[in-house]
Amino acid sequence: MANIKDIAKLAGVSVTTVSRVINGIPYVSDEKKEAVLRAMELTNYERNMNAVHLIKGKTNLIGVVVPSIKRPYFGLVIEGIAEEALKNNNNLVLIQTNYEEHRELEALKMLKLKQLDALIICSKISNWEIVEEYANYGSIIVFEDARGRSVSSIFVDHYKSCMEALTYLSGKSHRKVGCCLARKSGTSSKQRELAYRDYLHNMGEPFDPNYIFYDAIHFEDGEWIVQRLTAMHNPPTALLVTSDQVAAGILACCKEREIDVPSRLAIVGFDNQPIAKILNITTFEIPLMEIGRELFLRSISGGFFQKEIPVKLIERLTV
Amino acid sequence: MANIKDIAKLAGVSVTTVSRVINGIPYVSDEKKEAVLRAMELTNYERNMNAVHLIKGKTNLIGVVVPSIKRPYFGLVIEGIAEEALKNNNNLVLIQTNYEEHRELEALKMLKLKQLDALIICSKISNWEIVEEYANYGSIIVFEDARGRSVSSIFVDHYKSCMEALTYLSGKSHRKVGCCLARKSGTSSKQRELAYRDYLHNMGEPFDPNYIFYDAIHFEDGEWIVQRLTAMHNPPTALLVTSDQVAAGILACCKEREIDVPSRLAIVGFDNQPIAKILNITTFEIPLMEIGRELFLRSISGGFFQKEIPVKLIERLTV
DNA sequence: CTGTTAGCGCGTTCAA
DNA sequence: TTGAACGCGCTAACAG
Repeated sequence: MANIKDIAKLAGVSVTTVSRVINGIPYVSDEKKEAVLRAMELTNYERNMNAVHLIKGKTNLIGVVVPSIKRPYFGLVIEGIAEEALKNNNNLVLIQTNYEEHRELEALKMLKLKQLDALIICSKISNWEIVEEYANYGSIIVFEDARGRSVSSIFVDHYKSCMEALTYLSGKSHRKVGCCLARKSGTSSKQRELAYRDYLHNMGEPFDPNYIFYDAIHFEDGEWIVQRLTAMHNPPTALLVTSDQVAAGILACCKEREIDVPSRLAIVGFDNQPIAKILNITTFEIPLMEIGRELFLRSISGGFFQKEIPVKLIERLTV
Repeated sequence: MANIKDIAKLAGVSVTTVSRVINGIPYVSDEKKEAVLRAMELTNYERNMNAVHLIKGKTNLIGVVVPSIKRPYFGLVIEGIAEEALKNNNNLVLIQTNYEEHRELEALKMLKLKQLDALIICSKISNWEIVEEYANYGSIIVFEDARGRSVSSIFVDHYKSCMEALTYLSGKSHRKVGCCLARKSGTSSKQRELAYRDYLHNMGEPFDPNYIFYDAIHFEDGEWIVQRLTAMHNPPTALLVTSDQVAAGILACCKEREIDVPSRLAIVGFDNQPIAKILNITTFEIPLMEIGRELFLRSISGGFFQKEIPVKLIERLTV
């Protein structure tokens, strides 16, 4: 593969001149420009971007840390990020963590190693202190409530939205409300569980550990949830489900078992994913793609930034 | 940020020695090693990977070209790729094409520009000739039938599997069979449509353009399909659906409208995705994650390789 | 307008 | 065991 020097020689000019025409810098005579262009054509020349990255100190690569690509929730966020990345001539390097901390650490390190210009963390695992430290080496933005920390973030207040959902359900005179959460240790889940408990407390209702379903993440988790539900002597009349995917799975299983929704079981989902629309699931909209877009934009612009995204109730037929 | 020179000075050794300890090359006295390690610790040193990439001529970055990350079909393939990439110390650069050719071209170019060590194309758009040309600049592997071309590929024979599905349906005495396909111009869809037409021809059945549904890609596409189905005076009694997502969407809509499956409408899906299991959809298994794993492995090992992946009928309750 | 020169940060002969 | 020196391919002063 020809390099810039070869082109220079072939065109009878200096490497600087070649560099100039490559980068579209003016002040090059038309003849020399022509000559360079011809030489490039002839040798099928392409720049070695690694050299450019080295000298420029940046790669136009943005790291995206997600637990799993399979989940439509993150898929939508990534979609938004990708859209904006394309417009801005950036590429994404995908880092799947499967919720293993060391993988997130590796991503952080890539930022420090200058392989990445910025890092978007869609679901943080490691401690805030660590993230804060690495933020010194490059731009980091987190899709998670980072209020009180020196890390940029775009987030939804899961405590607040959960409380809103619960209040909505109680407005529909549900007293026995269950709750499906994702991984127990997640920040969002913790916020949500706190809201759930506080709500129960406020209402003077007892907390029943059987009413809470952890690790409800995928569509197929609907199955064991409904199974557990039917095995209960005193099941909840409504379920707050923190993912439309799971809500859809639950709904599908209820149909299968002829458990009427909402009369016997009301369901409220989260995210307003396409599946929620088609299945007419009442849900709270989280504009995932838009969030993705903004995550990207803020990640490259750098600077400290925090913003809460409000959620919006979408009333449909499952409550 | 400290560089290798700084470390050398600080530790009172040469850069070569520093490089040796960084890369674990033997023949370094313990004292010097200690000194270097201490200096590295002190300055919080990390290599600049861009320099390493430049000198080594590789980046440990593999490009993954997919139309859309949202689709669980590709999500599963990527999942497999990511799993193996992690084991092999490679990272993935995600390139979403949205079926726009110029984006695929850009990915191809990145390979040539040495930003990428290899390219995995999950759904090709551009001409084979172009891909074949770029294969000179780096390792390329395609998840698509490339028999007769000089490009590596792992693929399923969609003609064959489609024919198998159709035969299965006719074995269940279905004569009026419809067919849901993805984008009309895709290679897979073309193969499938060909199988569909050939089958009809073999059976002496007429071809009814209304029996074929294009652009059936997502769960939510089930809706308009069922709508169109119910509007027909002479609807098919069975549907061959080339994606479990769509099959699930159709099934959900049928439940909603109380169209009994399989008595009034039989459905056979493709992929054996988790959703098919939970909804008890009869389908043809395509081991997407395994395919992803092998795609990755072959992409980095280089060399010409082609392999057909067989599909397997999973009988459940929708036929 | 154009070319010379000095790096970017690192790996790697080669000679000591 | 060690280090000097060269080069990966490119950009960016600086001088003309």
